[in-house]
Amino acid sequence: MTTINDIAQMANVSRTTVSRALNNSGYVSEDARKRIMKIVEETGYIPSQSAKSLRTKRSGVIGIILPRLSTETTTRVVNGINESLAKEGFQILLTDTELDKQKEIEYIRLLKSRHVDGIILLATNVNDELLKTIQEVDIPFLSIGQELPGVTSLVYDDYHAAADLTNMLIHKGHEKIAFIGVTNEDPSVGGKREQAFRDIMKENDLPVDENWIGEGDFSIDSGYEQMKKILKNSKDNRPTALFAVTDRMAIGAMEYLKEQGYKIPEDIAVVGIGASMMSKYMTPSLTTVDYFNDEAGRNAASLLLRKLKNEEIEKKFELSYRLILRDSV
Amino acid sequence: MTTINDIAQMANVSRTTVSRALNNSGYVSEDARKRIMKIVEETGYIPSQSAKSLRTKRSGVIGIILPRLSTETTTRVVNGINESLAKEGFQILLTDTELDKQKEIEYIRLLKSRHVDGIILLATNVNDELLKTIQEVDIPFLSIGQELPGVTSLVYDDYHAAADLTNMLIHKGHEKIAFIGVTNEDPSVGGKREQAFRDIMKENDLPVDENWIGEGDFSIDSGYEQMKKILKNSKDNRPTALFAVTDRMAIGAMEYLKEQGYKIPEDIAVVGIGASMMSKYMTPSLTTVDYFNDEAGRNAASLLLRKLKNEEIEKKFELSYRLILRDSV
DNA sequence: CTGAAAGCGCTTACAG
DNA sequence: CTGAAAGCGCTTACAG
Repeated sequence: MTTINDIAQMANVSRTTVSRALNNSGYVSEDARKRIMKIVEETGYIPSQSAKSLRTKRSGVIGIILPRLSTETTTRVVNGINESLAKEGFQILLTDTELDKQKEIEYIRLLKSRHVDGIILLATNVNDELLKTIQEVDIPFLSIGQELPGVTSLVYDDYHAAADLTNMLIHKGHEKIAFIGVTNEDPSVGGKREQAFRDIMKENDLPVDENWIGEGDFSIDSGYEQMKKILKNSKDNRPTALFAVTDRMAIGAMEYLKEQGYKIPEDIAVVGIGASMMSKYMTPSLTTVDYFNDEAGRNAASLLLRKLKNEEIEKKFELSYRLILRDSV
Repeated sequence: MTTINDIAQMANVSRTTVSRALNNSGYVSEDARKRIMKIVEETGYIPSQSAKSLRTKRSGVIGIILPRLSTETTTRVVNGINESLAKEGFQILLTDTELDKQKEIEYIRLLKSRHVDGIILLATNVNDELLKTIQEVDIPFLSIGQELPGVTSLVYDDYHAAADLTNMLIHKGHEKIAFIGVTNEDPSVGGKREQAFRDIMKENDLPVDENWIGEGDFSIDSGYEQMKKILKNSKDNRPTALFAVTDRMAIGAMEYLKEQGYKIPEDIAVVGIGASMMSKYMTPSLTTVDYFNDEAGRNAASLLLRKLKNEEIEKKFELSYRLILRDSV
């Protein structure tokens, strides 16, 4: 492999000078610079990042830890992150926890060993070991979608998004609203969205029948199963609307409702959250909330880059959202 | 930062011994090993990968170059790759060309500078500069979805998949079939799928009206626009079926057809390729071809890992596919 | 079973 | 404007 020493020798200069020419740091005579560049060109020399980052302690790589690559939300966030990062010459090192909490922690440490300049975590839960590990590794860190105490966090406004959806259903005249959530270990999706739903129902003096509350696991299938369970449990007193905390679960629920011959929205209205592609093209199109994940990703990346430059930034950023009213209500 | 020297000092051994203990290489007395491990544990020591890979020339990172992160096909492939790779302790370094051919080449060189152990390319085109760069960098390389001369390639069976779809439409009685393809610069999606369509039409003595041929750009919108154009061009002699080479373009086309009040499949049957989530949940559900992208990704990764171990492997692998018949035909 | 030494390919004060 | 030298944190023959 060609190294900086080879180039130096061929150009009749020291490797110091080659380094300076390559990095535009310090003085290099026009003459030397030209000779060096010509040889770099000819040989196709590519400097070793390992050597560079061993020396400079910077790698130009940002680590990402995500719960599942295969959901649209995640993809859009990663896409946004990558857009911002690529512009500044950074690359992404990707790790996927497959929803395993322990792996979140492992990967933080692994990313440190790989000398990433910063880490962006798409967290699905908050626990002490996680927080402790983040402190320990002492790397510029950013959490997206979940508020982590002491960590710069970019969060969606889950509470108000869910509150708006609930209010909207109530204003449309619904009083019997079913709900499909996820585990409370996920404070954002599991906690806040359910809390908002319950708060708004209470504010409007509407009862929440626990038989109409389901807990899924983000998957389409679980939406299907929970809808089935809810209808089974409710006998003749059926809900007239369903609030599923993710589009995928809403879609699963709609699948079941259609199979059973229910009309959407006439018999049961359905809403989700996420603004997935599918929500737009299915029939009936799904009412949902757009979290602008791409933009969230872009913001996350540029915030992290600002941290790398030691700029002072706030600890918490709340993102905006937009209700998309469609045919399912 | 704690380094191997700190550990060595604290454990009263040389760093040679620490290295051996950490990597399970060579002899280390039980006593020394225990002392070392205890201190590693206590300090939370994490070895520097940059130093390691500078020394060993291996990084445990595989570079991926993809055309667009935001499509389902790509995501599924990456997901499959990651599954296989993570099991073996490798991580992914991600680069996204945003369909820019020049960036494909830049990223190959960039990944080399980052000392990746191998590269997987999801190519969208084949050109000489690309092939030349691949030769130059001399890194274990694998192409997926596109056959690159001289490069280990994992390809979908585009020709037969497209042929099967066309035959199926013909057997259903369709004689006037419209087609939405993409640029020929993409030999697999643009070239082979169209070639198969034309070959099968010819075999069956069916005319291909050039007014019924559209060229999109993979996007949903372009499917919509091309369908519009095709119908506009065909006046009263309308096609009775549409073959779009991707699900997304098929979905765009269906959008337009629905808007114009055409019934699918009664007025026009529609087929796509890709087996996207959406194809399953939209109404009518879309007939398509499943390329098993996850599995393709898994295969790609394990083939590459075998190459890293210097195993001899063939140059070309053809993947299987499956026709999914749904309500759109 | 253990350690001293060399070296991987860079950058960066320092001196000139 | 240029170069010699030190050093980043590891691994690996080599010698004992």
